[in-house]
Amino acid sequence: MRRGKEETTETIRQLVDIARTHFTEYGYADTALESIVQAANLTRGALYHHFRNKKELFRSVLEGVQREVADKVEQAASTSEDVWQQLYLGCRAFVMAAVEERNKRIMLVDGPAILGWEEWRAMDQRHSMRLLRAQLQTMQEQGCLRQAPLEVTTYFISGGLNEMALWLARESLNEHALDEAMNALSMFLEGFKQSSA
Amino acid sequence: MRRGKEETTETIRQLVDIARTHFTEYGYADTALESIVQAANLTRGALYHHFRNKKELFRSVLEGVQREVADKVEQAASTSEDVWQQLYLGCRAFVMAAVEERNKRIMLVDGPAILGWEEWRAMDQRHSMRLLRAQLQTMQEQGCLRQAPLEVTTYFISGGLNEMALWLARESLNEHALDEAMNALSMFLEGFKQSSA
DNA sequence: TAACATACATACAGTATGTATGTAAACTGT
DNA sequence: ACAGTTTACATACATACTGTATGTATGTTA
Repeated sequence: MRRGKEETTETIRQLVDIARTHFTEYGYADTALESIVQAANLTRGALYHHFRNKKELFRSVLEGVQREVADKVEQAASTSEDVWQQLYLGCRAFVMAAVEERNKRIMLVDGPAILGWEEWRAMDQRHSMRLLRAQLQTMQEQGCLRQAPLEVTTYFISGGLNEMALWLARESLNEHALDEAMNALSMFLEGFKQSSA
Repeated sequence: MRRGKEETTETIRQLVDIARTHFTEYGYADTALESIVQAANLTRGALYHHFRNKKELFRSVLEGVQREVADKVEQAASTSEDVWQQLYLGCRAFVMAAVEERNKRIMLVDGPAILGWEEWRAMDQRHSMRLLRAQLQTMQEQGCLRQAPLEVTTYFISGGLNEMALWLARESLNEHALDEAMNALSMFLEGFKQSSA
């Protein structure tokens, strides 16, 4: 019955993976743990051996999602030397990742409600938001960003991007929407520029 | 047993009212309908007579919250003649209302997760967001707002304000935070100004 | 006042989470 | 290498909550 050490981590990976697809498709509340373990040819006993409860399983899933998204953001930003380009490219990458079906709901809709906003934000801090904050700080230190309080600014932009992504996800029928959104995005960021540089 | 017509609407009002406090305190998921009806000296039978299910009860609660918040926004904005002041005052009123314990979680955290983002947004459209959008449109038509696509802009600002409110709610220990947030807010809005007016 | 609708209560069914316990396989030290 | 321990699961059960079906008394109306 018991699998080797590698097979064990594989079991966990599989559970998280399947959970992610179910949470994506049905949402957290309407996903029965039973349906997850069935898809993995296991029983709930196995799941409860590896995770304390449903919430912790969700936490694991969300961690994975956040890591993926943050990776994309970081990678996108790193393709430029210009701080403004970096900011724009990072935001753009974030929105494009957040729009994806397998990230959107878990990360932006269910996340805060299940974990509570504080914990959700704390996790976000460790991933994408950390990058945004760091970038804004750098820019502020270089004097090319309006001297707004760093904290609030980060939250405002982050929240704005989140909603923008959700809107875009719904609107994404028309190919035009992405351009429009990115267009607007660069305009917003312009607004943060320090005129007397 | 059956109460007169007035007493009936009073029953409903009471249920929604109590539900709101419970949803506020424990969140949607951790609120048992039983505890609500107990507080109202009723049984779940009564509740299910007036509401199709738990979700619909929540919908009713949220409607009330949204109405209240939108009222405050509208009222605050109407105290000025200047469109920029109107926008600022409206946003400020929204943030201050959203921060309140009895609005915050229901409106900003649980709302999207329970009803789904689309339905939540649709409801928001009928309340606060409608005002924001209308205001932005007016300003755009007057040529004092950057010519960004109206839709995305509205979503971006709205999302930004939401997160700002949630951040502020957590930070509200220090009296300084509100000033800081409002300070930042007016700076953001500055960013949307049309320079070549 | 008889017929009906409404406002509730009661009882029950279904389903989900979580917990306690059992068991076989893999690892551990000697 | 093998006895003991731990690990990875399965099974069985307790608990809790939503939702539904049904019963009943009271108000309303023809």
